[in-house]
Amino acid sequence: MTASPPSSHSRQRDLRNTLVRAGIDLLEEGGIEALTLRKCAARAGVSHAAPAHHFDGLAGLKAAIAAEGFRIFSNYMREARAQGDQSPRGQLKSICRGYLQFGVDHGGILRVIFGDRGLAGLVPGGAREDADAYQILREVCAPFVPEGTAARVIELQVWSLIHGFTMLSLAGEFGAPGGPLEDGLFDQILGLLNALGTSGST
Amino acid sequence: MTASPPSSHSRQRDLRNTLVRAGIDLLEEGGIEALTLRKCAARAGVSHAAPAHHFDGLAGLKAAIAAEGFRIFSNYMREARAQGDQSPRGQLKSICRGYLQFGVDHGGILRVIFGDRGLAGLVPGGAREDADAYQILREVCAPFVPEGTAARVIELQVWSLIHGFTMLSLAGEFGAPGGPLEDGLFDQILGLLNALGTSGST
DNA sequence: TGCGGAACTTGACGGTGTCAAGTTCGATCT
DNA sequence: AGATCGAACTTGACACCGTCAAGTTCCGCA
Repeated sequence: MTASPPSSHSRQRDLRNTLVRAGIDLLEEGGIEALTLRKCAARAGVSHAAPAHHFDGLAGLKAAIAAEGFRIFSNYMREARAQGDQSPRGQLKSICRGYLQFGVDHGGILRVIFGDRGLAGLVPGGAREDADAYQILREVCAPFVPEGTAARVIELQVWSLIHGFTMLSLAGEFGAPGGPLEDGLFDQILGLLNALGTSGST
Repeated sequence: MTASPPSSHSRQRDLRNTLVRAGIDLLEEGGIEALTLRKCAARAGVSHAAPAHHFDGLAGLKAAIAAEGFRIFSNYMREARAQGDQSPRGQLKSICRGYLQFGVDHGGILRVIFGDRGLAGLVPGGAREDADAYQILREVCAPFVPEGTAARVIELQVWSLIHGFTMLSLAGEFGAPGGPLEDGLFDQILGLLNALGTSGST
């Protein structure tokens, strides 16, 4: 896709990216149990052991997919935020809808991101790709943080609510995917956020 | 639990229960990827193919573990509810703490319950073991349902919030397990529920 | 020109789920 | 009582998986 001619390390980076893309495709076609090092290698047209030179085993591939997935995730929230009502409350609900929409569109990636290893295993020692997504949440929550309250609490209230609803949606609690967004159920759930910042801790 | 002597099918039921218990032990010792049909069989002292006569493959074993896990889950919420403050708001927060505590104590089971197949795959065609847990949530939420509002909305607001926080906790977002319950962070998050039922939908 | 090293291949190993064919043994029927 | 029938369980095989060790190829650099 790039116009640059293959330089010394181009094939290395090409294969790494190809493997990550193949992994995401596998993930979205057949769920998380269809994500396999050997199948990624086969799709990339290389031998079954080639991925070992780019990732630290299957866990490493998942970490790479999580990092790439977080970029997509951030874009979902950023674009949702830009499109809707620009009031503080409008932006808040927009990123919530973006969160759920990402889960509906890319449930497999979301499961990898919040998988067994947790966020701690993401890009070990490197730049935390989740920082960008969390920064959006932080910005949008800022207007709702009362004086004397930790911003972290408000952010976690919002995050927990939308993460929980999204995960329950993925688990099939609400019929067909996309349903909660279309039938207004999700907007009703978000009504809980109307009182954001006005609640005590007991 | 029944007083009946071992009848013709006693060994069958024994092995099935033994396998489920072995699976739960594996799960809690080594996480979800340590849960294996062959290891369950080895722990039960039977051949590697024996579990196939009691479960429909690995997915069937997970469904059985999820069903058993839901009973433990319900007990957590029921006992938490019985122990604390008996006011409506006290009961509400108690079952929330029970929910999180179950996640802290039995994260592996929770991952199986809300795993790939979702709740839909639980006890296919049989009694839904999750109905009991949801019934507790429903009862405790009832006092907070305003007139003209669907009870389902209130229940899902509470469920989403505590499920999300629990899952984020399992993903390692908040340091050591048990931390959120001890340091009061969870109680601050639950402050969002103080406004339950008073919020519009827009 | 030769060398060093990274990228990749080949082949093997143990572990996994699953299937097909046996074996065993208790319950039931005549 | 003796034959029979079926469920429970074993044995063995297969394909697939992640991973490791050794070999090969090939590019960049001294």
